[in-house]
Amino acid sequence: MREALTAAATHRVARPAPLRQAVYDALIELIISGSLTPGQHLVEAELAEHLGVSRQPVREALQRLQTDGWVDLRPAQGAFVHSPTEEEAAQLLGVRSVLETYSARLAAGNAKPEDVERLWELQEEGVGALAAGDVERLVTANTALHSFITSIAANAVLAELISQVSRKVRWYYTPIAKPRGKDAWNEHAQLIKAIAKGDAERAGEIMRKHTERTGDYRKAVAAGATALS
Amino acid sequence: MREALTAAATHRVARPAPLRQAVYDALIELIISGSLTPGQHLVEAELAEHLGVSRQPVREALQRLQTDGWVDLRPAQGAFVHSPTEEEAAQLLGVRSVLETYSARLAAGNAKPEDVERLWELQEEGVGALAAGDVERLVTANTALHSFITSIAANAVLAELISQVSRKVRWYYTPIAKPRGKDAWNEHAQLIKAIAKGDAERAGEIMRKHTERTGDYRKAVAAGATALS
DNA sequence: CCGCAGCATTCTGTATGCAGAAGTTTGTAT
DNA sequence: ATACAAACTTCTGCATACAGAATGCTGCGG
Repeated sequence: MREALTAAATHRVARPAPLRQAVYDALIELIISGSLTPGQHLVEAELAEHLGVSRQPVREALQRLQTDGWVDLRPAQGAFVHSPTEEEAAQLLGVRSVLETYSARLAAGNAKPEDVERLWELQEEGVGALAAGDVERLVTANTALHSFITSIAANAVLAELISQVSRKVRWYYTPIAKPRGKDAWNEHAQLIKAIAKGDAERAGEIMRKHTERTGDYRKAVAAGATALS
Repeated sequence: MREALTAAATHRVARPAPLRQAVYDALIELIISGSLTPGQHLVEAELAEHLGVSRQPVREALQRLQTDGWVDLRPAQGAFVHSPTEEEAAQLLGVRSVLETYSARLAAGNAKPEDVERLWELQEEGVGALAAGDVERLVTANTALHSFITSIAANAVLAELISQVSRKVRWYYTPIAKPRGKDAWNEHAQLIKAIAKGDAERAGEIMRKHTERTGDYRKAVAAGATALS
């Protein structure tokens, strides 16, 4: 297991990545995959043995996992896998929406012709995946499109926050993660047009509605709605 | 302080805070106060001795400081105080602006009469401090007003992000931290009126302009402008 | 049968020890 | 004098050790 961890880490960074980084990644994987369930008490010694390292790198990984919102660290009690609540999920969606809206506004102000071209390529990819019914490709394309818009926005602080928030949103909704489909990609097309025109106001407005609808949709699915539109 | 912001922590028993928390706070204080200058190499052993603890809590505090953006952690080299750039400062101001704007919108939708009453009290305090020329009181009142609005917004995720971003903004501009004065508090009054009416749209708009002006003002001061209006 | 006090166990939080990497200095040869 | 290399000096990263808190268990008394 130790070999697996170090091997997984080596291709990441030029410098030898610390063990704690590998542990951090491994634990997130375990949480996302459901091997560690919300509320579960994480005993350092057990994790250490399971991963073939000492408690030290495990502790340091847990620290980061806390500040990133994956686990709760209760003093003198240890780490517990974070239990997402409906309320918190709703709050996350709201925050993500305003951040993405800002991202779209900035992108509209910055986008160069080649950026727009790339956006259309990603749009094509998404529409293609939609037509093929390839859900995994669809999700990938959606993520790529949004994060490319963020990169056009050229605001590292914003990008970091969106990344953090989005990852948690994804986790909360993992069990019901169904892409919205056609409507969403029509909205993407409108968004790209606005960005191409440099119309920040309109780009922001479209993104705001887009993300709010995604939130509503996910809530609906959570409440029992089926299928994808 | 961070705990106080999360709703979950409110009804939790006060437990002895781990040393690493104290170290974390102490290091931020040292960074903000300028005792530790940007780019400086932080040697764990030195910090440990200076703070009277072992290297262990120091290490764990540095981990968190990294994910919160206060230090950079280079593998096998250790921690370096993060060097803020003009660009990053501008990005922070932008992000803070959209977050505060969202906060104002939410507050307008949630505010109860007693909340509005409290807001007017804080407003009085600020105006009083302004008249008395008491800068410290003015800053305190300003912070209190903004954070009370955030608490009315009742979004823990948002509150956490605003807290993080604001603290860094304060750090970047510490050397030139001069409050804007009369104009800012006129804007506050307008803002409270909008919140009282439950006019989210208007409250958001006022806050957006308010925070953008604060950013502009600070930039102007940074560029050499004097005094407070 | 239930409640509670005291003890045992378990786990965290902190300290210390140790091996290896990174940076620095010194010495040597050209 | 300069370039290069090897030893040296740090410092990090990980492992191990130990003290104290929190939880659970046991046994006694009601």
